[in-house]
Amino acid sequence: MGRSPCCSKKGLNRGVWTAQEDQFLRDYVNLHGQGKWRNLPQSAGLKRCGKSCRLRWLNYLRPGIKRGNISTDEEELIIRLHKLLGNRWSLIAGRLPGRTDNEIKNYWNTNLCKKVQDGVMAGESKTKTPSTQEKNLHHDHQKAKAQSITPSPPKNNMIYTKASKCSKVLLLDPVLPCPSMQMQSDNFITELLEEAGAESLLVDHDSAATKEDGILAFLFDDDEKELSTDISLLDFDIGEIHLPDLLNSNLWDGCELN
DNA sequence: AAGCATAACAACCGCCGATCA
DNA sequence: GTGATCGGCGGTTGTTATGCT
Repeated sequence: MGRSPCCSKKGLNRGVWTAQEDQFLRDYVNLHGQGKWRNLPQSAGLKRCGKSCRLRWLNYLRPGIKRGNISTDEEELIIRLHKLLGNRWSLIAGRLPGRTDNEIKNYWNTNLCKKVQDGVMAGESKTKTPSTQEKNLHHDHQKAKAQSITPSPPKNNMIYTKASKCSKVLLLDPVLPCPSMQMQSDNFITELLEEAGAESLLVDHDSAATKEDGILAFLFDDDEKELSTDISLLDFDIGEIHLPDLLNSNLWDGCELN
């Protein structure tokens, strides 16, 4: 029944990594690259589970990792992204260069969760706490996914998407004098795409939020649905978002965050 | 100074989707 | 088409650090 464990736990080290273990892992990955985590410990001479090696590398040893000192800008971004995405830590981390999902998750659980909850308590909201609400939404979404049906749109502004495949994003700009969704012509969309230098940007309607729901609409290269909304188009390199720009954008206007 | 409580963070666990044979 | 494997993710637990009495 069930899957076999990723490795035998017998004879393996557990707990905090030593400097020597870190060095072994670092040396091995630098030499052979990432991947094949299951076989890595044996090859690298580590008495660790492959998963443990992967986690250690991704969260601490990988080049470019930022540790600690989460700035107020980053904090604010985390809160806003959490409001938008829920507990999708990897997605949130993807928007904070150098930060890992584990660190953000921990930071949220120890600091921001309380902060946000206090804010909710202090405010006028009498609805369920975000965590419960988000949990339910996520659960519904997973359930819907399992049943291969399109989930009903979330009641709040959270957006569910497949981030791993997301390469572009649309920012729906309320300020833009765009025609209404009903009035749009295919030509308008085509012109926009051409102006942006895009050849075949396509939108995933399951993942896209409407202008009323929120601001974001994610684009997928391999999706074959046509585009049908009024937009301002931006390239959206997840790894290179400029934090202040993002914070200052009207991306958040649709959120209920104070 | 000792003991306890709490906070912070590192690591583990189990599930799931993607991929491959 | 199917089962096995791998990698990734989010939740949870364990450990260490810090503060308080």
